[in-house]
Amino acid sequence: MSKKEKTAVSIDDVDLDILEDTLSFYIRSVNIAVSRDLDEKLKGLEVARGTGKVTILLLADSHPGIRPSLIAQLIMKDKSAMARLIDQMVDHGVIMRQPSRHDTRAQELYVTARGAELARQVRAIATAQSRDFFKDMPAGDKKELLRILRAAYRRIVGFGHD
Amino acid sequence: MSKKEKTAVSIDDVDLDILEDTLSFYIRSVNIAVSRDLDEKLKGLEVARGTGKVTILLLADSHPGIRPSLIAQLIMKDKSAMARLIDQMVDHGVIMRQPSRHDTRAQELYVTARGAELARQVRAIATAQSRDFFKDMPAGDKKELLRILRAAYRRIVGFGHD
DNA sequence: TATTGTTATACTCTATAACTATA
DNA sequence: TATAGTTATAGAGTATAACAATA
Repeated sequence: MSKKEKTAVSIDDVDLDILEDTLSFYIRSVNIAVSRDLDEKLKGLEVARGTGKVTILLLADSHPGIRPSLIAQLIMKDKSAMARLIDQMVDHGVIMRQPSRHDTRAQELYVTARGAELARQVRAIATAQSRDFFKDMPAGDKKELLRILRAAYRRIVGFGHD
Repeated sequence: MSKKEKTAVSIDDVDLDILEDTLSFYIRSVNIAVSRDLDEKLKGLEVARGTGKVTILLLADSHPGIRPSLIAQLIMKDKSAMARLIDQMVDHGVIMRQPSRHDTRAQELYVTARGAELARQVRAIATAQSRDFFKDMPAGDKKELLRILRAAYRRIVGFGHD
């Protein structure tokens, strides 16, 4: 039975038109679901809501003194978005800014004691969330997906160029 | 050379901590880039900005009379988000609402003449955007990625379950 | 002149809840 | 009582531009 040009009443009567073969559509759709689920799991913590805070926290923890401009590249935010994210996290008492001695324009980021503790919690939550969210995906597919998306991400942010 | 616990100054000195192996992180990151790029390509058109309008338009065009509640499932929005999206598109003159005769609670969506024209443009733009954005990805990976994400999407929205 | 970071604005999305009307 | 859709609100993200200070 053709599904086109028919008034769809059930989800199985629908075809997605060209979106059926459009990678961008699936990335965007899966992102909505995975981000919503992650926010749910992070609810109540200082890094919940929006993209970027988890990365800032973990990188400030594992790379003490890292610069906002470097993290901005990795999370694809501009300076203004970055400044607001850091403001929030400083207000929440999880990271600290310190002017760099080498370049007084620049800052260095450090976690607070609370930030270090939060980083531990967040590592566990983020790891579990990703595992659980994709638990119905065959293991081989999961591995492939990780490999392919990691490579795409690295190309996008200009990682490990030459 | 170890990359950990070192003040990173260049993007190549950074490792992403647990995010390195976290599928959710890559989905979210690639999504930011792909969505920004798509918005850029749709700039000036009535469906630019945010997720969902493209899908609403194409489905209203290819499934005349489709219900908002069905599209809401496919784009994972709740009723209130759906109502606002449709409002915008009605204001822009690209779709129309009509009460259903079978169930007066429900509506049917149709494209206007402008909407049908826009749907043609958007099909071309969305297809090209996805192709161009992922042009540096090996063809085999692209195919795998599409297959894997399509399956994930279908599981998430509860498509084609017996 | 380019870079690091801040601030301000206008627009939009998100989640939530309260509401109407019909099945 | 459940479903279809609307409206309102508070909090947050996005894009843009103008700004200050330093390299």
